[in-house]
Amino acid sequence: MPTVSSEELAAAAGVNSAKLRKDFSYLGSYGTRGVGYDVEYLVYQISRELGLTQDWPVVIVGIGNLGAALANYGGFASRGFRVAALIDADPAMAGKPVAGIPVQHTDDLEKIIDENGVSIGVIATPAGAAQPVCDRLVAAGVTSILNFAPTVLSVPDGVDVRKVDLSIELQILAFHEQRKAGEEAEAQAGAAAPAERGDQGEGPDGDVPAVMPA
Amino acid sequence: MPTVSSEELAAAAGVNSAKLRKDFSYLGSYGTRGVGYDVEYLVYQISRELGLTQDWPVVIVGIGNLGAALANYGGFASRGFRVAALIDADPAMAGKPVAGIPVQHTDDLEKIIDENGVSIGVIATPAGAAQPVCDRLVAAGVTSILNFAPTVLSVPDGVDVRKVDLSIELQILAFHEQRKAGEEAEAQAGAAAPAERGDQGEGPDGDVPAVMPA
DNA sequence: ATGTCTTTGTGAACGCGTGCACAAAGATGG
DNA sequence: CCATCTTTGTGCACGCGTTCACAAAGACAT
Repeated sequence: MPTVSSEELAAAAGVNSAKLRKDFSYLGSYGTRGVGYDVEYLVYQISRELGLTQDWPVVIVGIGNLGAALANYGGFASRGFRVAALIDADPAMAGKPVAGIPVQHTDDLEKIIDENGVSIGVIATPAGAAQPVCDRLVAAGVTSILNFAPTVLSVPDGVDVRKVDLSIELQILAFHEQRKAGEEAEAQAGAAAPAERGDQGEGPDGDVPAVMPA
Repeated sequence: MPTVSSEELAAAAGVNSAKLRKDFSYLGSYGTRGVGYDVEYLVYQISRELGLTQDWPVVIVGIGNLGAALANYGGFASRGFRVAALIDADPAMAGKPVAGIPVQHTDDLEKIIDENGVSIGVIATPAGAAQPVCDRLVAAGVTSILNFAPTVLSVPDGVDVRKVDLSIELQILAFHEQRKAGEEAEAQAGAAAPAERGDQGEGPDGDVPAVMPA
């Protein structure tokens, strides 16, 4: 029986082994003292808790470049997601297959949601179309929405929305990039740095504002 | 002079006003007591600190559906990012314009990076091509990489990598979706829930494991 | 000028999550 | 069957970030 210790896993993941054990203990006591965790069983338990063992039918609305990229994305199937349907407002797209799945017209949205028992919807439409599409999804029974459109969606209570802004990650990189450049300049110029900001010493991330994601 | 108080902003953002003031104080003392913050000046200061006032030339490598979607994404320009070049390994793509920018061949990668002073690269290639592309970007002087390919990239110290996994957000939604369903079932069935897990009471997010992003 | 009123900026307290450290549990060997 | 060794599971303490609460600062009216 192949096993792993919390120590090995912690080293591999770069975290503290005690924290890892505490997190695992949430799943129950699946480890064996003096031995470690049964790999296969552990993987199964984590998968189950995360919902990876379930089948999640999803619909993607808005089959532009991004919608097509999502439809083709291989990572979905392995994580329990099944693209139940692709939906687009353009009649010219209807019937055309993308990633092996025929695109259907927005008119049939409600029917598609209902027939496939879809509870998760992905919006990859232009900004203007997002809210109306969202409303129709919710009305049809969708309770979780992944929004790629650059708009804040308003939904009734009980519906989860997650907004993905592709430029936020770039912004985080640029922020760190700027700090790299800034530190070099300060190291060189010394007195050139304005005192106004009140730097309170260094540390790897000491002066990163709290509003900035790590 | 249009102003906002920390209280108004906090209410709009759904956070504590004291925290907001403390975060702002990182930028210096730009507020006026009894009045609030000068909107225009505040926006400028935040933009500057976040690096939004700088011009960040970026290259996108791998012009498939996702690369094209990124190239067309409107949110970049408004945040200080300028797509300096699109690069693809397919010779048939070379010269073809995507989002008004002609695609260039991978052979010229180093020259493009150098001539445009690019320090941020976006990888939207298939998994297999990601690491080699990454190596070449780094060798050419790129110090920040945004990786959309489903691979963990290894880079030398001093280079930042951020990995975007489009299915992670879906997984988070599915996790919450599962919990919704689970709670309903428990509420109905009562004793049907296994005691093994040791639920320690309720609370909106009380039993969400720490490993799960909020 | 002086007083009142609003809102900032921040010291101090609180609470929560992380990490330490150890007892309990089980394997393994003699 | 007992001793020893390894690794888990967790109580406890520490540290950090959030929040409270208030003094200081400035606007504005009289």
